[in-house]
Amino acid sequence: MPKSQEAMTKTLENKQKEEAPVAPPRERILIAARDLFYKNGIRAVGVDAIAEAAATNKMTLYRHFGSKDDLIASYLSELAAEGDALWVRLAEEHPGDPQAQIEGWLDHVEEVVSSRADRGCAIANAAVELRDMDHPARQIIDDYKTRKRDRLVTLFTEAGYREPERLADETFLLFEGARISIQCCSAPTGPASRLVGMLRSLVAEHAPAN
Amino acid sequence: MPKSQEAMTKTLENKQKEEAPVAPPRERILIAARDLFYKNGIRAVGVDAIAEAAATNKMTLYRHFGSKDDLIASYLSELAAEGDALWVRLAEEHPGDPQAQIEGWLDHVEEVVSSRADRGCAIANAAVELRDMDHPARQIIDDYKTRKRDRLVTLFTEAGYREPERLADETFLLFEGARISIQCCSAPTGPASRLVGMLRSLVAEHAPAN
DNA sequence: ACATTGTGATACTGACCGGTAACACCTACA
DNA sequence: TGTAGGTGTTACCGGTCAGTATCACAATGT
Repeated sequence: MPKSQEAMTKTLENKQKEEAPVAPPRERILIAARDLFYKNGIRAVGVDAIAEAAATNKMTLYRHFGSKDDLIASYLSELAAEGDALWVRLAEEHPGDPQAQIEGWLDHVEEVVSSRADRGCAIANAAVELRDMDHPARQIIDDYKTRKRDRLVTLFTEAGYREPERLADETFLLFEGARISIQCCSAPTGPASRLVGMLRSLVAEHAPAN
Repeated sequence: MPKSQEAMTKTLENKQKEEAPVAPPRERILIAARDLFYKNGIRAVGVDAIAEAAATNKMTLYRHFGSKDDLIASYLSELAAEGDALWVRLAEEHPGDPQAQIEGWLDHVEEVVSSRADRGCAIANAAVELRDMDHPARQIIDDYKTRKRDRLVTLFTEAGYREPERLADETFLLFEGARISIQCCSAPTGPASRLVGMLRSLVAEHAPAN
């Protein structure tokens, strides 16, 4: 079908040049992978489905990512980078004010946990799906979670909280537990629904005496 | 090879009748599925591998379990039943003594969390792997986790603890968080390593004044 | 002796999936 | 004009996987 194909190409060109510029294939693939991996699971999604959702094809996918495992690693790297960016943002918004950063983080937790149809933490889910310890993504997962826990320790320490390590671990585990429980327990009324309240009072109990 | 086959059959017969009786195929299949599903993940294990590990074949597997999904459901039902049995055991060992049952449960948590090479909660992992909400196993998972949380609430209430619901949720989430974090964070020194200490002091803080 | 039942073994189907080859195209840049 | 690089398209390969068909065999009970 040379005619209709030509017409469609023209349309896409116009869109790209005049209206909404189409993102380059690599970016589109990552966006599609993100959506499908998170919603359906990493192992359940084939590369064909990702390529199709990205409005491209398998060849282009393999030109940008050497293998599906590479794509998975890139997908998780992107998620980790965005997770890290939150902490940078908090530090920039409240420089030298760890207490405000803590409150900002709690607000963020509230947002994350109250968003409906949540399938939990994509990175933790990936750890469950990728049991092979020498998978290229394992390092990314481990490093990210360790970094996150260390950031909580640092923050609580800087803010002068009592027992900062224990508080950080407790906070960390409660959050992780909530995100996994959303996938197992009746989400609206389950134990995860009380997470934010628990975190706030827990943090308050360890607040520095001033 | 009729001769060697006959010899092997004879040997198996002797074993079954005299030495160690061989479990029936259905039982062997469930044992094998348990091991492989837990170690390698549900989606990563094929029915052939399970049949081979069970010293049988695919046909026998499909005679006992109509499909792989049925086998998964049976696998999870068995795990859930064993989890429930713990609570029955605790109630029988300490009848009318919820405080002792709580301590028994904490001991059990300590055992579970300190066992090395832990791949977390098989049931929670299954929830991550089986994203399809109308999978026959979803109901089993949801019911089990909800039951477990409710049992904690009941126990803390009966034992006269303060804020039993909040305490139960916090306990529940900490445990769930620990079991997922073991798969993501450096296991020996990660936040999960402090779980039992956190649980014991948390429970102590809510203990009834007597 | 006979039928039934459960099991083992092999082979097969049909679908899917990760990955590759080959070719056409279009754009940009010289 | 021509050339090079990124992209789209189609077709294919090899492997794996869930599930089935078929036959042979052994134990049981009548």
